[in-house]
Amino acid sequence: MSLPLLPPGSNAERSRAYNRGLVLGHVRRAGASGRAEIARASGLSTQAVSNIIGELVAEGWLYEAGRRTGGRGLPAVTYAIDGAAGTAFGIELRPNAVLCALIDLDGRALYTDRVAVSRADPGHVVQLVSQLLDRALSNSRTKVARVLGAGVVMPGPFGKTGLSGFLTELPGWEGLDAQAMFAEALDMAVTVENDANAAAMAERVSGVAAGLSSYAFLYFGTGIGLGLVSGGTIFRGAFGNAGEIGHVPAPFEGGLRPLEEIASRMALTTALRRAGEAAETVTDLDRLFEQRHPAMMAWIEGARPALSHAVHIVENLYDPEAVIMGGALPARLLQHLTETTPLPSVSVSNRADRNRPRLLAGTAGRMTATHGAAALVINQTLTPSLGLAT
Amino acid sequence: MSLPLLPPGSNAERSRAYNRGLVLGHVRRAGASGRAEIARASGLSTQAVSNIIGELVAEGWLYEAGRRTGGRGLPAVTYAIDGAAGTAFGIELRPNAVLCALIDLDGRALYTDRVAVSRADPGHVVQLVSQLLDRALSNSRTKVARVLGAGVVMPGPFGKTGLSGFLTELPGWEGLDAQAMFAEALDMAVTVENDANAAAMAERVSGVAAGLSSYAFLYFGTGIGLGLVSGGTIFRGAFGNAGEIGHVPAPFEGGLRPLEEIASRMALTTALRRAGEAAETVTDLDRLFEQRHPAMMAWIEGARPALSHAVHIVENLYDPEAVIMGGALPARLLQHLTETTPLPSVSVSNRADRNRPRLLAGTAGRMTATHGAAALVINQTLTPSLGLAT
DNA sequence: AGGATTAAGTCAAACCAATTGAGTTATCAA
DNA sequence: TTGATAACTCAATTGGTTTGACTTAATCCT
Repeated sequence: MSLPLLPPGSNAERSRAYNRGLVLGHVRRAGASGRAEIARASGLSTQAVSNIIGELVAEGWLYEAGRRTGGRGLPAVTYAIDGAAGTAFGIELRPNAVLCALIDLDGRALYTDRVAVSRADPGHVVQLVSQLLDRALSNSRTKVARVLGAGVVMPGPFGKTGLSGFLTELPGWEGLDAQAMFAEALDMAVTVENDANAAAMAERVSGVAAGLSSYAFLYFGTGIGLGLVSGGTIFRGAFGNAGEIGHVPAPFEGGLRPLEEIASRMALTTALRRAGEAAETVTDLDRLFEQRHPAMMAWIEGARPALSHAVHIVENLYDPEAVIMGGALPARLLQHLTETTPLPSVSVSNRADRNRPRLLAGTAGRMTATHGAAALVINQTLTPSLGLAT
Repeated sequence: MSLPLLPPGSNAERSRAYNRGLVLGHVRRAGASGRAEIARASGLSTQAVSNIIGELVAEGWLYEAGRRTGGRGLPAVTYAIDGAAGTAFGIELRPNAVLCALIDLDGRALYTDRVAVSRADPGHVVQLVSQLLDRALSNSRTKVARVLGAGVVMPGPFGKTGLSGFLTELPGWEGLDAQAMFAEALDMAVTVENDANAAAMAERVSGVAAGLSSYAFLYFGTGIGLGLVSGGTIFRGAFGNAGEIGHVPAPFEGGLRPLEEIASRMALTTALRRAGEAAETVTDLDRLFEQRHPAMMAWIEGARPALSHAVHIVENLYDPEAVIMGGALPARLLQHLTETTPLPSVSVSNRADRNRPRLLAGTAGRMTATHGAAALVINQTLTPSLGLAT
């Protein structure tokens, strides 16, 4: 009898873990805070908050950040997160390379690396990753605080999904328990996620989504993916493949075509190649965009309605605080796309009382997904969760 | 300083409430269960489960359901939910009528009622609803167990959404706190939800979604809406309007049109009217469908690609266990639509290892949304939640 | 038939963490 | 200087889970 597993039962220890996350989460969002303030916001008693803060300070997560002046009574002693108190290791597996990054609680990269591989053979990769971790730990310039865990990014979709044979997959990994393999090799907690979700999380830990808890991230990888964060955690759907927007039909030249054949880096590269331009790297793309290369501008023109359509769907189906575009495109191009993509007027997101843009550019860079892999782990320790069933 | 509220802190009492929900949730899904079995599934100790079961039996929620035979050691004493142990009151507000229902934990209707109103004036409606509750309580044939709360269904979208002026809204309620007004008038906990979400929940409490915890529900009301259940609870998005699929463009006669102008009851009625058929009620529609009326069949033909498109989007964006169609259409027509809507092959839901249909017809009926309103409350008491931040 | 094994369940003590209420300290305001 | 206000601490209490020893009842094996 394999019933879906219930969420884990709660006891005193799990309560404490949850409440610790609550305290950390508040300090992360609100900045340096006093005990009483956190108690009010969380519904906990001052005493409980006090005990937890004592523990967090003793363990190095929080440090005393001065007294709050100006008020009426006793000035509050405030505490802030020590960004250097912990780190997370991020790994991104691509068909031809393995990337990794070590980031701290503030999302700052302490170390990054990249190794080209001829084939993404599982056994080989796992061993390589283990070496990369050792290198990262010994070669970081600053002293590395405790490593909270590792995140691994692989191109989705996962499992048996009916999308087999599509270009977004990594050959040789079908049916393997990547999570267990990496956990074993690295000897730490490991989270496996697809690139779009990881990239989305990177923006939350340190990026344009810093203050957001529910948003969608349109990720330009090879194809196009959608990362979803709801209530501060990733929305995965029943089988872990929510956000597979690449195959959704979008308008193109009077007809409908899968979004990833229109608005993806692959589509862009193809269009440029047809025009006689081999653009292999982001730098190439950046140059062509700066030159306002006709083929580039034509691609943008063609992709615009499709992106608008995608934004429309995402807004009305998820009702997010914002939609973010990011990934493996030049920053200026992303910025341009967010500024010129028409925002559908018939959308639940077109609110009268908005005070935030509907469409944002990710702070990205080529390594968003790699950073995101690590960010997954950071976010877990800074966001309370008792684990709901899926 | 209005920071987004943190989820409530956890303490012993909240833990108990959560664990009670866990136990009830297990018994709901798995049927009569013994202490040890629940303990294994929930991660709680047998003793904890034992204490909780003792409490639940004392309060009437569970009853002893015999011993489990056949096993090795001491046969387990099993417990099952007493469906009559609690009830919930559901209210549906329509522009021209107020519907209500009293249902028990198993989703059985103990009482239903319908009152035509000339205008949905808030003050008047609130008073009326209060009277309807009194009537329901005194007129039900069976004795009515404790009322756990009330659910109210109003056509969404809520708040200031940029969709003002659209037909899905209820005039006169803008800017009012319906939740507080009904809670005050009925003197009980009140949940307000849109029709699609409520209908979705009706299918989970007693319907085709009984065993599911993540699914999407395409709801045919006047327009068309999408109700979303994820992990056993409703997915609302950042502002409560997730699932507004009616305005999403869908293919129609070679072009793109908003889905609700193609595949909605309103669209169907309009098409029939053009063909000289005034179909006001579900019975009318049922008759025309049975006759295979040409206008009806033509509408179905036209709606099919749009519905397929909608299913495609929903599957790939939410990756649900199933998509359900239901609402204010004749059961036979719904059944026909689910059987003949082409299922997109390029979808994460087209899994090789599926053992459940991708598309299902709701067990529906005209009063799905009303029942759903009450089902919201039932589901809350039977599904554990510590309240995640939004 | 009878002992060994297995599993469900109870009881009482220990334990963990949050709450409660009384008291302390530091700032502002009159 | 004094009173009001607010943050915080201390110690006792409370609520709920876990732990470990024990009991009970079924099947399995000889």
